[in-house]
Amino acid sequence: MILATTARPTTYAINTSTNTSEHRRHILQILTQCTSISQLKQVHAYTLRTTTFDNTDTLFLYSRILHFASLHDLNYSFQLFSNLENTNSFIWNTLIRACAHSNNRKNEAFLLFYKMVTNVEPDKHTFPFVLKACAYLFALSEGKQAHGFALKLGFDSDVYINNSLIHFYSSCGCLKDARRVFDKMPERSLVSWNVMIDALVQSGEFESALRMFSEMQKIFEPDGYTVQSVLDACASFGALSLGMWVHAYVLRKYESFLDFDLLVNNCLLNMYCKCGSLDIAVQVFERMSKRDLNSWNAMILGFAMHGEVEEAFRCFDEMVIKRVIPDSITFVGILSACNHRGLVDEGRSYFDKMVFEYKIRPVLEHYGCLVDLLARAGRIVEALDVVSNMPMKPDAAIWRSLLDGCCKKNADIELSEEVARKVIESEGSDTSGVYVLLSRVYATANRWDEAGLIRKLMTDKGIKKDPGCSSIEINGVFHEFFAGDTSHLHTREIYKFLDVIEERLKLAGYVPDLSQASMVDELDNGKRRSLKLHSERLAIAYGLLKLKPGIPIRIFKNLRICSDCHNVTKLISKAFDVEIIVRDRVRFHHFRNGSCTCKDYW
DNA sequence: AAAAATAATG
Repeated sequence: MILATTARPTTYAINTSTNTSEHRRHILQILTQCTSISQLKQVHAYTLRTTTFDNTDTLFLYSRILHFASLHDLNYSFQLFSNLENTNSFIWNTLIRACAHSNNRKNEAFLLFYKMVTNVEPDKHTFPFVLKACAYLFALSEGKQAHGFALKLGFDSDVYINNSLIHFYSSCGCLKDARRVFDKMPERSLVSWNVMIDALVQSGEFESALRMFSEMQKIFEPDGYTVQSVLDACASFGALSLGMWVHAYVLRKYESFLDFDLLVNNCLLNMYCKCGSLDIAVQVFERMSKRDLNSWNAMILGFAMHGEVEEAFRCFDEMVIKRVIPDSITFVGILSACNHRGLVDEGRSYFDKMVFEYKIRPVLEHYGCLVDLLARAGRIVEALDVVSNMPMKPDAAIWRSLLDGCCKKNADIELSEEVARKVIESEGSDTSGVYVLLSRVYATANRWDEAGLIRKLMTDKGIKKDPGCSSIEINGVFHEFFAGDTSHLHTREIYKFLDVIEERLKLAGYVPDLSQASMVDELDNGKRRSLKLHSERLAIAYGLLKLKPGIPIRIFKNLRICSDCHNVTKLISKAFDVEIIVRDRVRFHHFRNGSCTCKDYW
């Protein structure tokens, strides 16, 4: 009984049916000591017995009970709510907040809001809760209605509401509306800036995000969350030098980031991994005074994406020894490590370990790794077997992995066609890659008629291949190149240098490998020429021209590197005695002295 | 009483 746990149990007996503020304060005091729903129910019963509904203060009391109840049992909150004799906005807000913060009843937040407006007038606290739920549910029209309502009530300049609006619009993919809200705000908090920067980062507008970051610094000192968003942008964009600048900034102002130590370190770790500086990432990791699961996961994923498979495994063992329990993401990292080295047996055994030892239910990502692992190792039948037995619908990426596996030599054409049909049938998928792959299947088998047919199909359907694009950072400036690009300021120099490279490579015995040239846009123009003009070649040539000897060339590419470019890059690294680090769509390649860390398996 | 807030297969 709750009374037994309080300091002065007798007080209650005397205090029965008093409506004094002291009595209410007392109940609030007991409430804060509640740890279970049964204790809470006792307080609730006691409150019902000893207080009468008379004013806002009583409602406040009930809202606290309601709030505490929602932490354990939202049904109970609803029940409590339905028994209230009258309500005010406070009570409604509490319930809406409870729904918005719940993990399974978020959709009711907006329904409650609907009901609320017919009973009482929402106040400025109502909207952040409603918008949070809308943001989570991508409920664009509902959120817009709430926005309209807020304007009608004259909350145009409320910082909290506007911040929520920015977040809501950006989560729903309406970056422009988010930006409009931000621009119109008469007053902005550090957080407003953080929300807007993060919105830009989440929408892939890295350059704008970074521009806004420098703008912000004229007004506010960045905090841990700013740094998080900015490092995230650096990681995605490959902006190593800015990332290092942020690192230096954090070290210089370390007192302001003391509370964010772990978060910032994890973000730095991730940033260095994704910007190709695995060695610095390892240093950050090793010097961390505190690590959490995320740190281990980021490190394992980092090793995996750099093809340091043994290190990834070692890291996994170490975390297990340190009694950090791996989660679903840890295994995504480990499986992708297996994937990058074609370690089918290890992959299978880690998958089983995950399911049986750690009782983690595999999700689409795990199946994606496994299918890709098998398909790339040429074990298409096994891969298909996994696909037909997995408990969820395969996504387009999984079908594409299968198809990709079919592109290997000795491809089974019938099987490939079957797979291709499935991909194209699977609605909503992005099909351009499928056509490219299928045409490659035919090309591999020298069935040029079909290959041509696919090509015609693509033209008819207006399907365009994603253009390959590579970027390189030189003195803090990013240079972007598309295949065959002639728009760069130093185009003439670059093309001249490409010839120099070619001459040198010929001396080293280079013969072009045309097998992966996609005929879709290259057959007519002569494959050889277009291979030479793949975007990464232009970027590498520019790097060789502009960077000082001894500085590694870092290239970011949006697609996977083709086998000919891979070969050429290896040769360049030897012929020009330079380290070249390429981040392609799926992983890093470190080229050094004529070989690559992917060991030619990618 | 209030907003956002790591990392994830290809």
